[in-house]
Amino acid sequence: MILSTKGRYGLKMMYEFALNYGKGPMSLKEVSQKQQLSETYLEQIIAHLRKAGLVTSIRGAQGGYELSKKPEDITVGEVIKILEGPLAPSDCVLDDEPDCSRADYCVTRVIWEKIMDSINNVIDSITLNDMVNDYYKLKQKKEGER
Amino acid sequence: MILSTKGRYGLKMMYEFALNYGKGPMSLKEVSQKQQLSETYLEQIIAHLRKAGLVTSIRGAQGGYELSKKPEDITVGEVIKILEGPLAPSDCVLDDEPDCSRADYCVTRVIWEKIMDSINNVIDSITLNDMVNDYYKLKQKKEGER
DNA sequence: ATGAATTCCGAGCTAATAGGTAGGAATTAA
DNA sequence: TTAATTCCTACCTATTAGCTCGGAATTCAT
Repeated sequence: MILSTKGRYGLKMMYEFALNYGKGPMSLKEVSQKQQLSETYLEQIIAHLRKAGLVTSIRGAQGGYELSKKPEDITVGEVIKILEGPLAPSDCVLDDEPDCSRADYCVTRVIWEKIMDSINNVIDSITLNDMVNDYYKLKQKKEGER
Repeated sequence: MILSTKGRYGLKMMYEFALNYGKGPMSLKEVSQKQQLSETYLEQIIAHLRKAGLVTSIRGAQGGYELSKKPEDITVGEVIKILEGPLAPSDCVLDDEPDCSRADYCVTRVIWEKIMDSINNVIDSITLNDMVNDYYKLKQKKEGER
């Protein structure tokens, strides 16, 4: 029960774009250097985010990517769900699932639903802008310690 | 980001033992029939729960398993963590992880921690007895509808 | 116009994991 | 003694994770 690198790297990448928001496009080369991640792998990942409309690409030299909305209008949940699919602990709690109606009235299902709700509650309430603010707070604190 | 069958089947099995609590040992054959799961696979799963001390085995004919504690003293979290390991969305938030101290002060880590806490909060607060009670409630409701 | 920097696309590759099965030894109630 | 059960170890197969690679298309800077 771990998030795959797709979701984790994808979020780190989106965070970089959020830090860079309003300063023009940022290339994957830059992101890969800052976050120490494989550039070609990031290519795969961002394709999904682009198709979902979260980032806009600028092709050619000096090109790159930028957020297509303001950082405060993009939640961590959006990003993760695009890359990982819905974060359900069991398939049976997904909308498209027909029915798992078993003789025991499936009491475990109730639990999967609670877990899913609590996860969604967390990730849907955090925006990319919150992450940026966290970063500045952390930075300030570290500098204060010196 | 889905729980494996080990955790899901394991919990269903423990739920059956909880339903049967105080009525002597229950065999895996019975569990596999009630829950429609492979008996040999359940064998694999219960070995972990036995070694962790959650169930006691009675060998030989008419043998089986029973909970070694009262259903209200076993949480869903205990069961799942034994079978799945800690439910962290990323390795970097585990205790035994050395450090992932990166130059950006890792703001994603904060998020993984929040997710983990919210999941633990749910599963550690539900006991096997709660599941049994849920079942009886559901059953009563269904019967009332007839 | 040319070259360098980029995105875009599809295929392929390897190691690990999930989700089991199979065979047989040990134990015990009837 | 036999049937039912737990226990143990090994094995198997399909899928997925986590990438890499090659090259086409696009665009900026010179």
